Amino acid sequence: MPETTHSSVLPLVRSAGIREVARLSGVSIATVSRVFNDAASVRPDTQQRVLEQAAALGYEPSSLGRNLVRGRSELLGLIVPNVSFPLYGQMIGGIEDVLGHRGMSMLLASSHDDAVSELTAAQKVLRHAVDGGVVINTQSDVALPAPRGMNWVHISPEHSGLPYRVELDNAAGGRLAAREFLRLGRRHLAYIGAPGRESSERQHGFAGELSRAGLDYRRAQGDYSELSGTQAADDLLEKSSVLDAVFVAGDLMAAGVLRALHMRGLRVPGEVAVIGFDDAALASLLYPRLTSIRQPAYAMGAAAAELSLRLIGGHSAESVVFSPELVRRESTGPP
Amino acid sequence: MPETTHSSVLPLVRSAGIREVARLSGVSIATVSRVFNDAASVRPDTQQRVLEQAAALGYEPSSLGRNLVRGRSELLGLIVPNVSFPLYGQMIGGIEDVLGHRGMSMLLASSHDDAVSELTAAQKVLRHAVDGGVVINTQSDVALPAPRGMNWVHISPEHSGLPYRVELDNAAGGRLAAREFLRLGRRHLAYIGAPGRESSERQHGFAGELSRAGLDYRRAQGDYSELSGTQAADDLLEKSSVLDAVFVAGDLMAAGVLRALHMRGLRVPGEVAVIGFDDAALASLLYPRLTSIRQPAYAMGAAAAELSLRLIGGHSAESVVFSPELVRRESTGPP
DNA sequence: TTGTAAGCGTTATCAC
DNA sequence: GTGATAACGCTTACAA
Repeated sequence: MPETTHSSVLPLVRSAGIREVARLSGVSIATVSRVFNDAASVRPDTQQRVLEQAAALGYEPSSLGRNLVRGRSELLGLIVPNVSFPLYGQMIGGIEDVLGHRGMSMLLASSHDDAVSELTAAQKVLRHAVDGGVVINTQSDVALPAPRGMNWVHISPEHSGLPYRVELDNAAGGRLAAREFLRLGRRHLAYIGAPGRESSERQHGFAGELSRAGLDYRRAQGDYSELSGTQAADDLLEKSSVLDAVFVAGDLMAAGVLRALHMRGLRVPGEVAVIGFDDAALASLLYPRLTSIRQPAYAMGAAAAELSLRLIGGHSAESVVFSPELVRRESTGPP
Repeated sequence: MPETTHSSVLPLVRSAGIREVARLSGVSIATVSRVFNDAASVRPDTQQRVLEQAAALGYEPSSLGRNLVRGRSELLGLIVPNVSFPLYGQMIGGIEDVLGHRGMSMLLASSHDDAVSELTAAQKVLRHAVDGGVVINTQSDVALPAPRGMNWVHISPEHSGLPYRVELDNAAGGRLAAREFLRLGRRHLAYIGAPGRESSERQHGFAGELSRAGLDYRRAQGDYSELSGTQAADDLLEKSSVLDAVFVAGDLMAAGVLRALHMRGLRVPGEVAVIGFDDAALASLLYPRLTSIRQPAYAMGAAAAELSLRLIGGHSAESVVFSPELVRRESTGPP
């Protein structure tokens, strides 16, 4: 029995197309198309016949053809620094849920916290003619390329020249932390920051609230890593004999701070209270459980998706600012 | 001055196409196409002229048109239970890096740990005519739909009827844990498991190695959550007066176990040694840092992508099994 | 080396 | 209510 020629090239098995369905159900391809789009304008029995044939052949309209003629892809490009960072995962979840309701899908690419690969990622998703795009924590200081009519929505701290943004009120987060420490009667405070605008805004809010209460605070700097948190805390503890509260710009660094305190035998929150930032899943797993400033990542992702959908629909859209929230846990209160 | 008519319908601004580039550089569209595909067959100066025009117009070949004629989409569908789970994030990272080198992109959809939404997710990515697909931890016990010539690759524990799999040797992980405890001279052991095949395989390996040493072990059951880890450990500690080592089926549960031990004033690893599973980022942040059985998530993702690419290329491909690795940290050894 | 022209799978605009 | 047919943006024989 004759074998199919086995070329070295991909066999390219195309599944049944609109033509075949049309031929087998004795109608024109236009009618088949109507059945799948504007069913109302087709006589019920014709419709039924077509639907049966389609089912028999396992036919589904190809979005390739459809999108080509419509000039849309029903795709949203998504650029994330790093997929394995849980906070970004939550944002992606929010985006996906919003898109799902409108039948759109997500094209994902990573920027690896680097401006060059961010650009590469953008070009990659652009090639697929995405209708819109969301970029989380952009690395580049110039606008990403975009064909006319397509827009990028940014989930990033404020950045000049980015028209559509979803961001967190970082200064408000700093104020929340300061107020909590004051409420607890702590007077010997410190802030452990990191490079970048987000950290400086958090610090700004923190400082503002403290100065209103006539208090100063000590400063140290890390890089958001656990180790840098430990080192920053050690620095602080060597220099200042009294310290009863530390506000840390990220939960991961806060984990390092807790470790440093533990190593020195300082009780948390008894002797030192600690507040982190982000409220990542990690926060509630540390010992003691970490009080943190919650960043509503899921909601921010959802808002970015809504914003993008409005733009795709040709509507106007405005940037949106989210407010953080204090989540009290053991590291500031009685366990 | 006349305003553009502002209809309620999407304006549909198409960006420059191959025709425009061809016209402006005084060649046929075929030549433009060749420049972007098979550059060698075009005279250098013609090529240069086209390239310049293309750059000026910001032209990039649309994959819609290209894929339509080629019958491929350069898209890989990816179905993940939950994007915010870091281990899955690592797998996605591995997949993306492999795809990136071959110019393919990832279409992401979530299954929310649920068979129905997994099917929905599959249909969603299938509509975009993906060339291949990867499913992480499938929920359904029937095969996902696939057009002829398209295949799903699974990153899942063994599951009957799934031809292309990437999986971890879970039993080997259990053996590693058992051997480590034996090496440390621990004799009063326990296993805290969870529902599902993965946990039972881990337990099987653990038990096998222990029985060779003539040892028995206690058992408790959780559900991979932190709280269930605490409860399981409490159960164990109430019933057995002596316990000097606990192997836990997941790092999150292990965090709960550490908490339970701490609450009872039991020193880790002094009185009780603990080994977790997965080696999630969390493991090295707990106090004490958790020894864990590492699951090479990134490599597993990369392998799944390679496998899928082979299938897309029409080649044969085989399932692959990865070996876990013991990562020693404070919870089993001296700090 | 380049151009012409036939498709790829659809939708949408006309007629009928 | 239905059928021709012209796009959509591109690749690829085949001719020149």
